[in-house]
Amino acid sequence: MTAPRSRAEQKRHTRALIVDAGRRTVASRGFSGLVVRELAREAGIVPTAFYRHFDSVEELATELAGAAADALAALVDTLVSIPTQDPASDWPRQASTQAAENPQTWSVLARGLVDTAGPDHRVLSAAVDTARRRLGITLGRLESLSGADGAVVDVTADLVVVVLVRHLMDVAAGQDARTLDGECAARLRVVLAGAAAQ
Amino acid sequence: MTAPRSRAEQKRHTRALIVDAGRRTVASRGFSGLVVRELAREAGIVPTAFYRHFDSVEELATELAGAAADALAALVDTLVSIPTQDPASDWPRQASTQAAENPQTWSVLARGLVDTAGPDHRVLSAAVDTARRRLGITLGRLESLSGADGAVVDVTADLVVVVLVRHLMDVAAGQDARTLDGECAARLRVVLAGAAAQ
DNA sequence: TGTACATCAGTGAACGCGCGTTCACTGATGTAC
DNA sequence: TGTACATCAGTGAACGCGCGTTCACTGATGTAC
Repeated sequence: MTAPRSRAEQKRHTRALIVDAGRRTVASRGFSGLVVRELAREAGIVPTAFYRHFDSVEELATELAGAAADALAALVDTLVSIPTQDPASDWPRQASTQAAENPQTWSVLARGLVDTAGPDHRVLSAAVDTARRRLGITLGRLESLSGADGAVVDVTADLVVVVLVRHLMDVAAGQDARTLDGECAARLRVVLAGAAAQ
Repeated sequence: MTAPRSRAEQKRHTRALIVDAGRRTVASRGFSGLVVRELAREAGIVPTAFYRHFDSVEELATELAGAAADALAALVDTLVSIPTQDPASDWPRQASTQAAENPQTWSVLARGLVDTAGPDHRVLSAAVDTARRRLGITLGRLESLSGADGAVVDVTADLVVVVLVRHLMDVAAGQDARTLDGECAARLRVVLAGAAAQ
């Protein structure tokens, strides 16, 4: 049944299983919930084999944080590359579509953002800063914000990122994506109308 | 030097030291960072004496979560009892004043909200729901929102709570309160202007 | 193609450590008379 | 006020457990000739 695999393929596969288990763990219990014996069990290996793939638990944590930062950057890539005059209508669905692909990633992001003492907090908050800046540029180019002050655009970008990150987490939590898209859109509409009115 | 204390007074004092240490711990490392030996050391007692005050670590966690929920309710009490037509100007300073009194409490709130698997998550998310509902009523009475749809007011209340909780955490993190009040006010202004414009 | 050797993902026993919690204790504080 | 007893916050030794990590190993896969 199972196709023969090269040693390298097999190793990559096992490693992916560990990373996957780690993502689920961080999503549900935070970075401090990462436990070698449990990760190993979920990946179908013996605990000590974990160390064939990572030097330590912390190295796995760093990889998970990095992946979450990358996922956010990829989402922003998508959002800014789609031309729109109405982000409130277009962005929520884009976000929930990407969130459905790898749900736990966004909980990892949220965990890392709140855990300010964690070693990976900086990576994630830097990722959010970058997202804010990039979305700010896109928002500043909207017709509706053409007359808006730069400071107002910054505040708007900040609110938009907060609303989007929360949307990603809600979708990751497994509720109906359509309903959540609507709620996210309603929040974005208030924020963008406020920006246009200032 | 130290005044003589009754046994009851002394016990209350020690208990308060434990709770205080617990708040600091949860604020910096989350609920899973609560460690009996460390709490005891900070309270100046031997680890086993912890159990003269709490049946278990989890009981302390529950008390901390309850206190955070109460603190949020008390803040909302303050906000809704001060008549204002311009919450964006008045609320941030009220919030930061209360945040300065017991800073770690708000980090406890944030930790408990994100830790969806924790046993105390429900208490805290219920507290936020209540805050949202109560602030929604107050917002609905503003002149600027007199023509607004009920759904829009709900969305606005939601955004206002998010902005306020974040403000509380930022102040708790120790940055300059005046600056943060300004940023919070700017965010609220965008949100409230958006609500009025819908 | 066949053989001899190298590699290395996964194994299993073991380590030292910090955890939450129990228990019998002590001695200062509180109470009854 | 003085004495005899009760209470109970804090003590110190000890428990069983799960943790991250090490180490020498095995045997299938990969490589050189």
